[in-house]
Amino acid sequence: MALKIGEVAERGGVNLQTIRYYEREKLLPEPPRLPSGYRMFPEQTVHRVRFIKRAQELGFSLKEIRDLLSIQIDPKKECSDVKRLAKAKIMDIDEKIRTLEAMKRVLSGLTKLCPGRGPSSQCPILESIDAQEER
Amino acid sequence: MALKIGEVAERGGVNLQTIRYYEREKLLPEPPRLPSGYRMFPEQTVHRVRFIKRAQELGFSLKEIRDLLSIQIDPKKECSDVKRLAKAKIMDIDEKIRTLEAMKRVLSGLTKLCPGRGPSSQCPILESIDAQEER
DNA sequence: CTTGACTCGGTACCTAGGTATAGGGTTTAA
DNA sequence: TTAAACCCTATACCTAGGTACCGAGTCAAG
Repeated sequence: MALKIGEVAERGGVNLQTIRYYEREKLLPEPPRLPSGYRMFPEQTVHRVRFIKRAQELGFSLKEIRDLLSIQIDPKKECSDVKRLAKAKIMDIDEKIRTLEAMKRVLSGLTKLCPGRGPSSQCPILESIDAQEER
Repeated sequence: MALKIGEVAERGGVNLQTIRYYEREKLLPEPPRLPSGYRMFPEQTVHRVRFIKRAQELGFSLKEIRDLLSIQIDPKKECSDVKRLAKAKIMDIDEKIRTLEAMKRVLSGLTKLCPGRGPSSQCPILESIDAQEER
């Protein structure tokens, strides 16, 4: 029933060190130990590890994932808590997209100005980055 | 004419330590020194520092900025080299935007499913993150 | 000539999310 | 019973882009 750390790592799809790291970071509870000191994890831990990985793919930091997990575990917590975190994350993502789009607009404008030939000393892209300070 | 490090930092809008860091990282050339060891920078350095900051705002890493600077300085380099880097950066940005939009779609879908009330143990957001592993 | 502001090099520290290595002890299967 | 495979802790290292602190030397104004 109980799994050793190597098996948890393999079935969770992460490095063995990552399991210990997650334990230190309070993302996994401290497991019981054999007299030898070996950690013996419940099978559920594999589940937990994959939850963490999925949430990372959705853009949550480990700190935020700790919050999600505490909501999941605490029966007093409400669905609304989860929804609030998810909505905040969507706003974060929107903000990042807006920033990237602004960067792209500037760069696209510059590449259109650049003839793509001639000496770099007259390249409008470099000139423009240089010239910002004159504004 | 020549500036001490503190003045370069102030006029460049960065921390004094950052100037030394940029020098170590080959983003600024090693300046001449007074007999005492004090760095004496040409005024142009302030220009350079602001160029670096502007390029960072456009999403270039320090490594990429080193490339931009070497193009700018080397008279053999062509405008086309700059344009190529700028276009590659636009593609990087597009890729990041696509990733963020995919994350957003998933999260938006989940928040629509979530009623926003009831126990978190039945929250479809958490269930969905959990359930990914069954696929 | 002294005092305060500046600079020097070297080193340590920071966030975030891990990975690697060293030097030991344990388990398991042949 | 021994050798491979596993596990333990502690510590160091990695990327990226800096920031902070230390003790000592220097420069400029009054």
